[in-house]
Amino acid sequence: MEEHKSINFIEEIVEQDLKDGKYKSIITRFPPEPNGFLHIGHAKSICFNFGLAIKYNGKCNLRFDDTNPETEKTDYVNSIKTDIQWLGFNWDAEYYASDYFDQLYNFAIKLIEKDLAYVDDSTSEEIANLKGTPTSVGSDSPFRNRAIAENLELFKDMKAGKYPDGSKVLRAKIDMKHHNMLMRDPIIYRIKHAHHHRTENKWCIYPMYDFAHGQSDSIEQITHSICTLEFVPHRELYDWFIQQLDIFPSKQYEFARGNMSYAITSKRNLLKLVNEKVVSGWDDPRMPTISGLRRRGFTPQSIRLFWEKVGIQKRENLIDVGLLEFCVREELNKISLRRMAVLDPIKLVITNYPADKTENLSAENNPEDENGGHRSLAFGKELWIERDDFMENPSPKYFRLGVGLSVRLKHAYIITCTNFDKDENGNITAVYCTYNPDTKSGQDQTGIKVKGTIHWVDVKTANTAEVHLYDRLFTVENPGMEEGDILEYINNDSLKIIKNAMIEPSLSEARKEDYFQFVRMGYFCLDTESSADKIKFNRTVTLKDNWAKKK
RNA sequence: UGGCUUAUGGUGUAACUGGCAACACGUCUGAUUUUGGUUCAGAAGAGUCUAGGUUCGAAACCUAGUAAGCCAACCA
Repeated sequence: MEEHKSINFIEEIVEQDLKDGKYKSIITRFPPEPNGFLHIGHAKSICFNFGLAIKYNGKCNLRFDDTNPETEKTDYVNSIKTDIQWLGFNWDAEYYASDYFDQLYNFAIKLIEKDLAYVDDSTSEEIANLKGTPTSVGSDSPFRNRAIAENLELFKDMKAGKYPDGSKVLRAKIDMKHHNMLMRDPIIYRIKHAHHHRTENKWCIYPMYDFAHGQSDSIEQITHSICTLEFVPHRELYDWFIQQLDIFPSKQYEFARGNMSYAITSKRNLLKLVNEKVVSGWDDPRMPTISGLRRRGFTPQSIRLFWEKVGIQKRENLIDVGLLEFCVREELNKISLRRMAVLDPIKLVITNYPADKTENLSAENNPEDENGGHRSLAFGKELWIERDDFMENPSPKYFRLGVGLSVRLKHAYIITCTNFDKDENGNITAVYCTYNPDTKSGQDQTGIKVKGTIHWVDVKTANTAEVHLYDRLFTVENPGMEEGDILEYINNDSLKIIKNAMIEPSLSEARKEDYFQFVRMGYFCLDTESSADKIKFNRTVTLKDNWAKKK
């Protein structure tokens, strides 16, 4: 029996449309409003829209939905383009809803001429009051039956700038008693004497979303206009405009947005985190923004894999952030350069090693990559090791150092702990050991087996670096659903700064585009603010740690 | 006194459109390992929101409920 590939409901529609010859090829689009930064949720839409075009050999446009001049900026346009490209996608055409303002205006005229739109002088409160509620019908505006000629005249005067903001609107004439509130004579044009990031001061009237989005789709001959579930009620209006205007019949399909645990994606709350200085900015590595994830060290591939695994569906969801972490570990395990860094150092002294001796050891860059090559590591009498790798009173399951216990120093020798120093506060200040010269890595013939291997950095050649350890930003799984202020659920330990981590010398030459695994500690990358005299690393994610779970 | 959408292990999705629930993450064993990582072998965990019905057979179809989300911005 032939293997049945599982496709989602939208792909089913696409395949059917293609099979029926409804379209020769498909065109999708990603339609961000340039009023903020893209986040992990947008990535789902990006992956899906661009992915569909790739899979079915169609096209995908980038279209900025810039119909509200008061909130939109060219800066956002640029950040959005950067993020999409970083994710690995290329758009076929770059468009702006504002490119269509003239056509949209003419569409509005056409509607007025068909007596399907009218100018309303009511205030926004009056309009809201007459609109009714979801459970009760609305009623007609006193301006609803203006003559076509008068509407035409007034609308032209609106465009000419004869009226102040908010004094008049153009509304579609549909049905004030419609069960769908969006069909109750929706506003399609409003007056805003505002500077637009692209059309500058050409216009003082701007179309609303519902009068711009579908028509823009139609102008671009978008075959499958894919959006999130909250637009389901808009579909009826979307179709109505296209039908009344008799233009290319783009079709809207909706899927559920993806929510991730311990994260928020509402623009309002994201902005709040930035404004309240809970985070350092939109690209703070704890932010679920694309720029934040990038700075944190997530790879584009891992984000694409994540959304591929999640799939497309129509039900509410809360995806475990652990899945994203799994995806990034999976890729980083294959591509990252292994390096050694000691985050919480204590000194280890090898008592039987000559004080003036230095050896250069060979260390593989990546055991998962045969062609990964090797680097040279200096080794000497005094080393930095992790404080956690020594215990004064080790438990039987502890496979690291304690008096009488042996471990291998990664890429070097097997050592046995002999004693240690402690200060008056009970803190360990130094650990002493002896090494076995016959156990050198790669040429060990002794057959001695040890339970643990620990990482280290040579004291004489080590450099220091600042390392940022990140944890989830929120203390609750679904912060967006909690009552009250989002700030009440901030995890105060989401950032731990280590000022003086000891790093092996080769890490001083790290480049911004490198991905590292600090052996046994996790995946790291250089921070965007890192400089030659102040090296800064970000921890992307820890390694899986069975020992931590057992403890 | 409404409309629309949805409901499958802890989480996210499948089930070739009616043939007895599969995959991934997570969890738990064990093996391997110079990373308590990786890899490998295996296990537990849902009987598909509820109640009826159609059918030889229902997660799927029908009916009635229940629950959740969305809809009353001159936002998108």
